Amino acid sequence: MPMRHGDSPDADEPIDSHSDDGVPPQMTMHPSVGYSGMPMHMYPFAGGMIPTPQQLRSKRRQVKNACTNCQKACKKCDDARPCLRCVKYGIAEECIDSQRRERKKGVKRGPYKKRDGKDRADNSPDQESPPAPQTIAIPVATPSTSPPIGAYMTPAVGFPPGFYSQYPPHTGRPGEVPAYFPQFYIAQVPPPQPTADGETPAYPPGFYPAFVPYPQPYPPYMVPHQRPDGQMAMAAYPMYKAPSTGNSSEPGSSSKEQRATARTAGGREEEEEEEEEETGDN
DNA sequence: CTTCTCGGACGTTCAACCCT
DNA sequence: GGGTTGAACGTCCGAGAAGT
Repeated sequence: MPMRHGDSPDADEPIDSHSDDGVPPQMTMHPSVGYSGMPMHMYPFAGGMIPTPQQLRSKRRQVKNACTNCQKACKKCDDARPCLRCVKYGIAEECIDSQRRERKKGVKRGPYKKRDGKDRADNSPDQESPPAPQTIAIPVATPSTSPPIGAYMTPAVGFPPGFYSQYPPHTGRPGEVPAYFPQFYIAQVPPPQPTADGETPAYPPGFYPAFVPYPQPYPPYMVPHQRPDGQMAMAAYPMYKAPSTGNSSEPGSSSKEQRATARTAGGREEEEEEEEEETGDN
């Protein structure tokens, strides 16, 4: 069935997803950290790692199961329930996993193309295989205190100006190469330094005080954010407004959100019924 | 200018097929 | 039995249309 394109609310900015069923989080940005405007799977590249145009387009990552709203809108979902998008539109209560239909069985397949298995062994795999993510082999032992470098970790070769500036540069000791880990999980943020007048603690330039390592007891789209004045504010995802506590308005009470809710509330049920019918005859 | 719609590219899954 | 292949199915990017 070609997926019906739907009537869900929209207007999205890119959002991250921590999908992946136990797969170590790849180099995706946590939404609690400022979004750079790049797709979730793209990062600035460290110096010396300027990618070829081909490498620039890294793999798109998908959630395993989009919610029904995102699915109908053909928009990016995430693994959280409610997902960011539903939260944003105030339809969190309608954020449910879509049902995957069962795959057809007994589909006959033509003869396989000859897999030149042995021939392929002759070809230098470097030429055949797609360019691997550029990973620089570092001839320096990883410090024993560091987490093991997994396949998803790419050692960096120095930071170009403006990139990764919120993370401590390597110490510069002779022979030391900064190990690079998924930045949002293991970046070490130095403690705030008291200023000269001893008052407001100041973070080093570029450091963001809201860093919270996983796991954290907040929905993935919020992190506690300590403001310079010492108060805790919710560093919310840009479009998401935390429900105002004072007013009676619930999340999703904005006119736009209400519109969205109303729109999705109607029409969708009948669509779902249709879908169920379709799945039924498999 | 913002928001919505949706075509289609791209990613994921998994049964059929192939190889050892 | 285990690895490989490739089609089915799913996600969601991004351009253009529609709305405000």
